[in-house]
Amino acid sequence: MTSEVESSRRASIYDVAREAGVSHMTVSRVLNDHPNIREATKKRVLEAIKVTNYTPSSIARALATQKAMRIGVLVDSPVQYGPNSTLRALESAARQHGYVISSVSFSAPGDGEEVEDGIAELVTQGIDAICVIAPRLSSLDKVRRKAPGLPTVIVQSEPATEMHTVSVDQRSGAESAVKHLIELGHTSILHLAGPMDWHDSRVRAQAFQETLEAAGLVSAPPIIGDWSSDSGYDVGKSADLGDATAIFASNDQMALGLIHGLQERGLKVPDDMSIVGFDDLPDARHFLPPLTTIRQNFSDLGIQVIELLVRAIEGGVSPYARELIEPKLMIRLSTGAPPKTPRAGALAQAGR
Amino acid sequence: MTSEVESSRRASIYDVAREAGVSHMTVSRVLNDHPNIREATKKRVLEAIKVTNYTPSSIARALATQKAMRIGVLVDSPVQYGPNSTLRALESAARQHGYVISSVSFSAPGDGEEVEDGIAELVTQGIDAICVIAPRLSSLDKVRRKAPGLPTVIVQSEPATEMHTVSVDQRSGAESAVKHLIELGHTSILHLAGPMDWHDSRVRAQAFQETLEAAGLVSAPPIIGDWSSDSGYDVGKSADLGDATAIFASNDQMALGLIHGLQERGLKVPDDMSIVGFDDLPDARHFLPPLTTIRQNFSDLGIQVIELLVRAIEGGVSPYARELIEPKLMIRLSTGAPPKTPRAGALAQAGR
DNA sequence: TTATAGGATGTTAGCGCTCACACTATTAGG
DNA sequence: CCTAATAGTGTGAGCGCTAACATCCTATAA
Repeated sequence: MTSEVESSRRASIYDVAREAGVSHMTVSRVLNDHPNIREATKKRVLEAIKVTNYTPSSIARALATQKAMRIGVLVDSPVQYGPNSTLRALESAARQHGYVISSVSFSAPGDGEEVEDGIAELVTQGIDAICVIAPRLSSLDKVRRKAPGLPTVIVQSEPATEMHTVSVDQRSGAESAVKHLIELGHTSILHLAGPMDWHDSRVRAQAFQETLEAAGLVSAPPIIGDWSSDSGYDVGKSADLGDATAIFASNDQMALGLIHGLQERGLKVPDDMSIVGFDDLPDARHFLPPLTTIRQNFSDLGIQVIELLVRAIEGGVSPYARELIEPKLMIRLSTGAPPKTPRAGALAQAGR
Repeated sequence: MTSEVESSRRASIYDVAREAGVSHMTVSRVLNDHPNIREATKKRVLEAIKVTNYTPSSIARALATQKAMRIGVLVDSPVQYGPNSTLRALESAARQHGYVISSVSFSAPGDGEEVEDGIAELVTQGIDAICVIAPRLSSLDKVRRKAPGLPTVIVQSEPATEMHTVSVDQRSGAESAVKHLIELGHTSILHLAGPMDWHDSRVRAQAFQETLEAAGLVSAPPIIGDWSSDSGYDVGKSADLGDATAIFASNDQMALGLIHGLQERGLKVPDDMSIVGFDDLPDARHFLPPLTTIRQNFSDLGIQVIELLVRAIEGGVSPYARELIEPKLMIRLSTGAPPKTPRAGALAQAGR
């Protein structure tokens, strides 16, 4: 057995072939588990692989097969808990199927070209499918226009589209949040929404309104935040809250800031004001008070996306699928019955 | 000008060449900004690129040049704020230099092979350099053994190593946290540490001890948590806290849980107990009370890592570098002067 | 004008792999 | 014992690109 060559170069399939005394093709067959390889030959090749410290080059393989075994993910705001969790889930689900992922992210509000550029970059890298986690409304059309004939799925509860869609059921989540508040006896409920160019934000806001109306309650227009706890804080501290006794915040972070701001104003949660969030951050259960919120199962989401994509890549074109994942209400201490006596001073004094 | 071919295949450099009426090599030269291309020709090629909707294949380019323009990142626990932020920072810094990143992550406690497997997978993908964000002690040796002759940097405040190292100065961070408590007048300070197989955790714990001793105070052995807010909660609720009036938690999440647990025990922060965290999560300023903590600049860290790596890839072997980034103390409301009257009952009654 | 430098382009090979096919051993069937 | 099938292996080409060299232009100088 020739000894390991002390070369800085990575061993190629030919090096292994020489070492094993076979042709490169035999090595390739062993690598790909082809049938019709004599057991003894296989063993010799495996040995040679070990000796040469060989690792197959997926680059060369991708070029030869025209399949990169790579899924491109375009993701907006990956620092946020939701997108980040989805990304992790995608990565691990993809690996199960032998795929790797490449992600391109942009957090900037958007100079308008990020989506196009991102997709172009992914295509350049060489991918077999695209997943877009672009929760902004504006992104969607761009994806549609730019989609380069690759299987594509959008992570978004888009009503109707000519693309695959996977998402957590935002409507149902928001609905159960609001229903929970109604059942506790609240009749004046406010909504702190995310930016209105985010799809999830719109759906939650709409579900909020409809659920309220279905219960015969009036719904004030939502207050608009920007997902950050800072924006929640501002609202909690100084927004005009009318006679509201409960607020449904569109994510946990804003809920956190809200509670903080409310406290500065002299309002206790849940005694004076009930708060429910959305996301169930891992830390939400240790907020003060622990936050009632809606848990989204991102791991399931990732699995569904990858399965859809892999099927589309390998199987061919299925009809456009639309998967919905059911979220779950986590009841904790930030919600309770409305206060008996309507507070008069607290809100007025806070003023503008 | 030939019209755009309605083929499902991606256009290759030859398609562009035919369209422009030049050889493929001329196209390649335009693509790579070679000098000595006539302006008119260049324009024609650019036109053809647009017409054919051509995107270069970095796979083919990688094969031809033997440079993948890809940096592999091996990352432990990417759901945690720190690692995730670092990852984002790396991605964006890499893009500045024309590189993309591939990350392989593992969150499992570790069956022992994740590091080896992860590196092997990255090598297979084809990478020019490796960055390891593996904060566990045990990982390090494995990286060392497995490192396949590629430029490698470890994100970790490792005392001495034969690899490049970039990190936030954990020691200095912990030191300023403890000093802050001492200056406030605390004399009995506890430390809630992270798992002891995490390097950062060890360094912070050690700095805690040394700073205390340097001030002539006694240091109790640290209480060990697992980074989660849950573990902080348990400690806050039922650990034996002696006569401590302040706790330095090794991350913000544990600090959050700690405050929650403390409250259940009937202890107020900062009146009865001062708390300082580590990380400065974006939400930490809205904890109740807003958390005094140590801010780490992950973006700087990412930039430094990539610059080191790119230099190593392109420049050759520089001596092993060791970059340190200075963290910053953020003073908020979770710390204050120690209570005047020593509390007797509160801690005893909490018991186990 | 003609040689000549160098600017502008084309040609060929090869990166590491797989595919399609060709070929050689083996075995089974008549 | 020979043919035919099949198991096992090898050969050549080509995936899309770039490096290196070859060739062709064009301007300038002698």
